Amino acid sequence: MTFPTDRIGDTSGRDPAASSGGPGLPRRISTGQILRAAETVFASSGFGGATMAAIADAASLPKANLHYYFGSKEALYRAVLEDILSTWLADADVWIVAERTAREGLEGYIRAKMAWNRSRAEASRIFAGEMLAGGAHIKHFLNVELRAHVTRMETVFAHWIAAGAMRPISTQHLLFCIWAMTQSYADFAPQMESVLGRTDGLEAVDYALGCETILSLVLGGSGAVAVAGTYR
Amino acid sequence: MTFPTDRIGDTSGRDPAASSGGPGLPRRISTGQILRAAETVFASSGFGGATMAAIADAASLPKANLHYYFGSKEALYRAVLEDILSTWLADADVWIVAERTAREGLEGYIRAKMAWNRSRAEASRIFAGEMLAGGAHIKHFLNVELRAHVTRMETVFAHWIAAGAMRPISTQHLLFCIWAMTQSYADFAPQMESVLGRTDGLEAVDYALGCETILSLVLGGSGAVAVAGTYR
DNA sequence: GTCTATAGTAAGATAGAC
DNA sequence: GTCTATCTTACTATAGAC
Repeated sequence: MTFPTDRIGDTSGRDPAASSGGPGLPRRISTGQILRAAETVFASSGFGGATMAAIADAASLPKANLHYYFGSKEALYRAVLEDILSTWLADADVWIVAERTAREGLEGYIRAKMAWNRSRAEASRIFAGEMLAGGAHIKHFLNVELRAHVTRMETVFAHWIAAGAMRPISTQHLLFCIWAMTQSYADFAPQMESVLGRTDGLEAVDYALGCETILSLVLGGSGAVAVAGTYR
Repeated sequence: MTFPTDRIGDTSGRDPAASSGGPGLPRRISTGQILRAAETVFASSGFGGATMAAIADAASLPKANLHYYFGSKEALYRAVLEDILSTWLADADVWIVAERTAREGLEGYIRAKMAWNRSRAEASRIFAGEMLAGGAHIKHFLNVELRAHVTRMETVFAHWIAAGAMRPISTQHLLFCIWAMTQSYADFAPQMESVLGRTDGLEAVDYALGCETILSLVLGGSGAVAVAGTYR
């Protein structure tokens, strides 16, 4: 993917701060501040609702600096998305691999996804918001990277199913379900807080119980673990 | 809940169109046009990204009419939300009732939720967007109506669990999972389209297979139906 | 009730001093 | 590289003719 942040290279040779702490240090500090602030503001207001002024305030920098580093609101948004997408696929490569058992792989993947959505709730919300808006900014990611990623995972699932470690269910839709359930603990937190009576955000026990519930459904429903007892 | 649309009553006696097809007919026609257009625009752009001009265009009406009927963008948004929330709770009262079996109730509820999310995908996206933004506009719905609704459903689940028709899992989190999975077929459609290689929207078979997958996980994972065969 | 024209304001973006 | 001041546009909202 190519993003406006690529123009970082354009300034070589005219960075006066390069002598005070390493090459492009102030730039890295400022862009980092801006990206973090932008993630917070885009997460709570959406792309349309966010303003450069609000992001500048959150970053404790003048508005002009945002344009200096990122060019436009649109470009800043793309840079934030880029940051998010680069970590979105990581967990699967660790857990959904043929060397693991179905149970171990699915459990590890779900726990990793839950942890990601909890620690990067704002990133999760930006990703969700982009999807709600049609995903136009991340079409390449969805059509190329994500699709290849899923194709690879499917071969592992096929292996597990052939080995009798999983029921023959649609592994594409299984993934959609896992993503939906884990993401909802970031994206739909207000709903959960109301239902659970939490006035100060979800608590550790909520994430834990949520994770166990998701594991019950996925592992039990996919046949990766036997459901204890007789129910009907 | 009280919303600006309540001022519909304020105009009694000064509606010149009352004589051409019933009381307030033009008003009902215009407000209906506006609400439908607003749902489309708010769904694809979010509250902040939507503009009154875009909604007016979609409704084929001048911008001023929107303000005449709804007062402000904020009030129009609340009216749209009100419209959505009034139908969100309906399915549970039909399906999650003690007179049904766990299997029948859960299956009917999930199928109904899938149908709602498919037929009212834009409404689903607005609801999701509102949640991403923190849910400030629907706090009363979440804290009062939804919470009471869940409390009632929990008594039915407790009944099913006591009867040995379901495993003793967290029924609150079970609901979160069901909502997350069914909603994602509206909210995350772009992601699914990319993975499934659909260039022209999700197809009927996708919703059907998604529904079966969710049913497998929920019914199998909750113990409401036995998982056929031996897997491990 | 409907619509055009416009007021008033807020937002994205830039110029230019330092 | 940083920041203040400002340009320009686009938006919400309203006034007032019809």
